[in-house]
Amino acid sequence: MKRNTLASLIWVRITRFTHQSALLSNDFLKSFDITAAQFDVLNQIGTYQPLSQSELAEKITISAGGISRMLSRLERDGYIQRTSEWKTKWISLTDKGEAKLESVFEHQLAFQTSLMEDCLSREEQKTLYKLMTKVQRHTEKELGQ
Amino acid sequence: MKRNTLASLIWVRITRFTHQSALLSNDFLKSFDITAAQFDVLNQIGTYQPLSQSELAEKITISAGGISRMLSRLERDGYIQRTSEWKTKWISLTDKGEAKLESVFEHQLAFQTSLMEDCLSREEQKTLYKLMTKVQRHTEKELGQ
DNA sequence: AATCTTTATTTGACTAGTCAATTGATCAAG
DNA sequence: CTTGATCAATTGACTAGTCAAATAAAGATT
Repeated sequence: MKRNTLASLIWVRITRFTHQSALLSNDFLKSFDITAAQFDVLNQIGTYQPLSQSELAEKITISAGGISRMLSRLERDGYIQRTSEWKTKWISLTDKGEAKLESVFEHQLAFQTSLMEDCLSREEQKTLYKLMTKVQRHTEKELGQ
Repeated sequence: MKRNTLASLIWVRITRFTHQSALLSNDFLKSFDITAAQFDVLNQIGTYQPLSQSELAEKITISAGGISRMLSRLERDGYIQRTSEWKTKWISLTDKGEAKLESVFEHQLAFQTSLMEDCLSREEQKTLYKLMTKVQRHTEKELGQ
């Protein structure tokens, strides 16, 4: 039996990279007392607030249940608030959340950037971006039908 | 403040792809009554058995605790066995595990392959593989030091 | 033989997520 | 009004993983 294809090898590389870079990222963010997943959510809220829970879930491709739990933790830690104004429940950052995002943002950006720049040229990065965009869009489309 | 870099955009694409393709994959594997993570582990064991728990953990870049829990579930479901021969604990597939791997393998391979081939040419796949290998190797190296 | 060190594995307390069933609230008729 | 339909959010029961502390099992040292 054929043990693998080019596609499956790509798959493994991408999966391992995601997992390993998450470990690295979490380790790095530890000093800011926040996790990579939490940062991702705070960042989205910061960019699009105010927004509803389902809009947020959609943006980060997470289930309704998943976002509910994540927001409970962030609310418990005082980073976000859920205000039930009129008929919709809006999510927004608290001052504490805003400050946290502000203080972490540039470091996280620099961290991600250096990890790529350490091993890929500008041209290679452009190519990788183009290819990953293609495949991610395709997967997203598949998922939606 | 600069909101992002090319590297951070790549990051988002890769992360979203991994998450979305895992959803797709799990959905597909549902009919085989197995998850993508379990398949990954069974596949590694099938390829390298017999091997110790820590060797396996190393191969899939998972923590010792993580592999312990995963193997407990796989053992509970009858897919693997842990035999304490002489002084080392060896992991291997049971007949049921072997059969499961055998029956799922080609489908999963075809699934992964088609998702890539649907949107990338052969040349693009080669390029993507080369670039992802570079960045994954780099991340792995970072992680190890 | 008895203790000490090392290395492998497990376990407790979490985060992060899934799916499916339930609960809640708003609106559109009957 | 009340009775459903609809859509949002929560919750229960899981999987999958982390880190750190606790155990286990050998092997080496005194």
